[in-house]
Amino acid sequence: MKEELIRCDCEHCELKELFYYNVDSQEMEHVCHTKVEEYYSKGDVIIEEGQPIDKFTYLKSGLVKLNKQGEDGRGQIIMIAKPFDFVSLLSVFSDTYYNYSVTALEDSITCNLDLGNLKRMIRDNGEFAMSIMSKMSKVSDKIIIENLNIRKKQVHGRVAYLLLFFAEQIYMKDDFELPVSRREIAEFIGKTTENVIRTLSEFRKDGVIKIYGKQIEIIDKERLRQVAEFG
Amino acid sequence: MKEELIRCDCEHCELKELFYYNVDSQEMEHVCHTKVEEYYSKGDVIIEEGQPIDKFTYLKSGLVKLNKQGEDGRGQIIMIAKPFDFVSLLSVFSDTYYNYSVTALEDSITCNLDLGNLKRMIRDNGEFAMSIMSKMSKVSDKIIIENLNIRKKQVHGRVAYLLLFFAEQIYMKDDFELPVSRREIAEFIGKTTENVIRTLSEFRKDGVIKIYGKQIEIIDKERLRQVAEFG
DNA sequence: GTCACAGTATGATAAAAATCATATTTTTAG
DNA sequence: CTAAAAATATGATTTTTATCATACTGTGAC
Repeated sequence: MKEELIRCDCEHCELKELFYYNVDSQEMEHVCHTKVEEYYSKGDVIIEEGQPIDKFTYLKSGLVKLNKQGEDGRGQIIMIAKPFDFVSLLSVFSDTYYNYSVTALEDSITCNLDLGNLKRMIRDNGEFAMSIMSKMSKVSDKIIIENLNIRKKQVHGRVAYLLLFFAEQIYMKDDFELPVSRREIAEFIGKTTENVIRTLSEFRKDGVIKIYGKQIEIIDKERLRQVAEFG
Repeated sequence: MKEELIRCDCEHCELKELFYYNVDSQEMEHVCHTKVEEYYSKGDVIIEEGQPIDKFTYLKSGLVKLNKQGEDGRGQIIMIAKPFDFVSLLSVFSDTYYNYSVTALEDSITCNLDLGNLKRMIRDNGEFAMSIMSKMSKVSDKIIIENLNIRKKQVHGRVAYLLLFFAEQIYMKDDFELPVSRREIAEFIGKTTENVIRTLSEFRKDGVIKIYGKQIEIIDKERLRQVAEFG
């Protein structure tokens, strides 16, 4: 376990690549020796809204949601992030406190770098800065554009969109277990829980999907795509 | 005119400050000599969606909207930006083409830097990179958070919010001329034009505001604030 | 086991918003 | 200046969504 912690041997670490092309080996070595991996179970809070930002967090494996809790108990989900998406990018370089939380939707492992050190590296290395910046820009752009797209649709379209998202972007198959509750779907698409449940039931009645609790099977993908596009 | 172009004498240029603290005077001189100011009239398209990104644009004066045109003729407004907000931050460092347009809502002046040169400066100067990055992060964060906030409200709340935005953030007075059409308000808050018009009429009937065409006078600000908060 | 509780589900109803229609005013193009 | 187009305005109607009520199921705490 300890051994694993002091090396950078994760196979598909985008972060490692980003470092590799821009940072000298001594620096790299240092990062790999000081990085801390953390293990979370489904449901665990990884980052809590309002807490001070003191590290740079990268999702190594699992699935997380970025969410914001309203005073009235109603939460909002900003995005669902899979590995190879940086998760702590939004406020990291501009704020002192997180203005949203990160919660594990599945068992997850994060890789944490010391933020002070990372900032120093950015200051010392413009090439590296440029790479990080580009990545940051992509992530926030994606959130903004996705948000605009979803805003145009109504419930049916939004739910269909999310089902396709899980099938095509997360699990890469048409048969999967929903990592979120109906309520969380509602919080993500900005509609009520009842309407999400109703919509799923309608999809089932229309033969577009099959439902066994959290297990979803997409039957008529073309149809679902149409609803996601125009509904 | 030409003289003005080759100096950096704009009084409140946030960009200049950002450079000043991070970049040597020779570099600064170069930027000031190569920057190009452009003048736009209300309604002019400053940046067009789909066009290649080849410069870094900063809003010197005026007011602009960031918008995306849908195929169905229905547009969406992402944000309304005032001077001292960078306008071309979103895709600049990650994309080759703009994925949204920028349009002048009032007569505006932009200050344009050569993007290649700016990127070189970032690569050469980590401290400067860090500053730009922080600014970027703030802007996209603001868009995302604002979007989440607005999503919770219904038409009344959203329109009230926007009226207060103009009064408190843009014109700093309770009596102002709307720089946008009812339709544009609708495109910003994600509701239909008719509903925006109806809502404004209701505010008028309730004595919350006075309307003379595009001229708006806020009568009962407290009430408006309440609607913006809870409506 | 069983009790409480959260999640899922469905119906009924109310509220909100979109759509359609139509009229008037304002702006724009030529 | 004038015709056409766009913006504003309002009413009627339909559709969509939220809210309220109620029931059932599965899960975890004890």
